[in-house]
Amino acid sequence: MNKKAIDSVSIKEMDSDVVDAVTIDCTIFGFHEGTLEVLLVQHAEGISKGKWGLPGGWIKKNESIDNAAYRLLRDLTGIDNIYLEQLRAFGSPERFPLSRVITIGYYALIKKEDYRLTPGFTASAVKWYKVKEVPELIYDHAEILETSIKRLKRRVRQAPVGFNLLPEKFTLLQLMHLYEEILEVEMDKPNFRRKFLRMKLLVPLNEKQTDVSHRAAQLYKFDPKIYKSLTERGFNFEF
Amino acid sequence: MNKKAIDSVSIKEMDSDVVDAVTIDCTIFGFHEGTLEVLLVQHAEGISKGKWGLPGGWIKKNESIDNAAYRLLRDLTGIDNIYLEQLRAFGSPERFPLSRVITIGYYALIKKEDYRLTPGFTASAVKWYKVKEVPELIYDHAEILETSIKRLKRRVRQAPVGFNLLPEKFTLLQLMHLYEEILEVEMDKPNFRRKFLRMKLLVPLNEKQTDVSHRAAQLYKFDPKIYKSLTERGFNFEF
DNA sequence: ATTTCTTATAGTTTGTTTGACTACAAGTGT
DNA sequence: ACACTTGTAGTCAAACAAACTATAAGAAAT
Repeated sequence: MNKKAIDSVSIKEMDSDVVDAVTIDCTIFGFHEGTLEVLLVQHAEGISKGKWGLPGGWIKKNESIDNAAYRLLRDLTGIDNIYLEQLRAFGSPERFPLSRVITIGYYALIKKEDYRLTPGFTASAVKWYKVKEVPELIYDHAEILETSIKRLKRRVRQAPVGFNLLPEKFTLLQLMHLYEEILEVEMDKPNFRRKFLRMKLLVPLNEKQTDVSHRAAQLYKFDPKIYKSLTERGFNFEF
Repeated sequence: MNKKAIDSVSIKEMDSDVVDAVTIDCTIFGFHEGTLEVLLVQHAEGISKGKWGLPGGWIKKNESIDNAAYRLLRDLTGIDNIYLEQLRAFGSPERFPLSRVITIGYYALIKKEDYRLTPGFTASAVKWYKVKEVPELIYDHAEILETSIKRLKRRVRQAPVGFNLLPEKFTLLQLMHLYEEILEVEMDKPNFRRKFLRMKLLVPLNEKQTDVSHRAAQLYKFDPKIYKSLTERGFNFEF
């Protein structure tokens, strides 16, 4: 084991509150009016001033990387209890221009209507962008975003994580549109309905849509127990 | 952005050859006589002297983390051109007793018979263990191994990565046993054969098994082109 | 050299799932 | 009352899966 390296770690940590060389960057997905969106921040200071990027920050000495991600999200959006999953580490030597910094990518799914966003201290602006209309991003954030999208596409077919993007009550068609948008495919209504209902994940409510100018659709919520067991055992959705 | 942190990164890197606080640990899988095995090293020095762990090491300043993983594997096993994939970062604050070290987990698949192993400079011994018989591991390596196994189980159903564990030429039954071992299930020979052949991934060779005391089975290799396209598009094997 | 054993490979059967449709129901708005 | 829109149910042929049976090809035993 490399003694020199270990020693320099110890020294470094004595005069710093953060683990220097490792950051977190997080892709936050939302779903609004049939389109998938991501949350970007405009940096207020530093070499990337004015540019857009994924929200992120440094990992503190005494927190796990997962907790660091939760903390960063809480500071940014004001809420806990978010669906959050680590993507992987990104570590090209050139990815950050000033020095060698490895970043750990995360992606989160949130029910958009639940939260009001407040720009954090390090960001001058926070804004939702449609996934297909994101501007140029700093560093390697385009790659991280790309990886997040791929992961979401994969994940959504293995576990019903899509629910984390929808409001509590939703119609089958909304759910189908979510899948269509994420997977970039077109689906057949009757078939989707049949398949999804068969797996008993949805609980029909005693409610219907309101304020629509056509026949109101049944509202559903998902059954947390079945959701949990399906998520754990790694289900397989084919659409 | 945290100025203090960036400054301390720059300073640190001037007097050190490695990115201090980040290591790599790699689960190397092999397949031998129907059982899945992992390669462990016994540490020769340091606080974990004598104990078994996953092979790993520090990331150098000018290499990407993927390249660091390839380098470590090359040093240990003497070969490039290995199937290697990042798992994720592990970063509990207590995972490493001396200081805060984040590690990035990888897992690799190798064709066992292709390589002779040589213990590297930091390890006193290198040994294959059956996955079900691994001894107690240092730090959080048990968790990393656990994650690797889960990932392998998942991955093997989405892409034909299993081939990386088999010799060039193999029989359908060997292939089936590989799946049975990894997924911990029993399968039906005729059904497995039919399913696998249907996807046109296997090329029958003009050869049969030799040295077996029963009817010799057809040998196959896999078609690299179809393998590639299947791996990229994320196929879905259900067995 | 015939039988027996083991494993390879081919086929059958039954029930389920899919994909592409059609048809009808329930509301709105004119 | 009518058209229009979206929701929901049902049909049908083709593909597929799971469980099985049957046969083929050798090697070893008698």
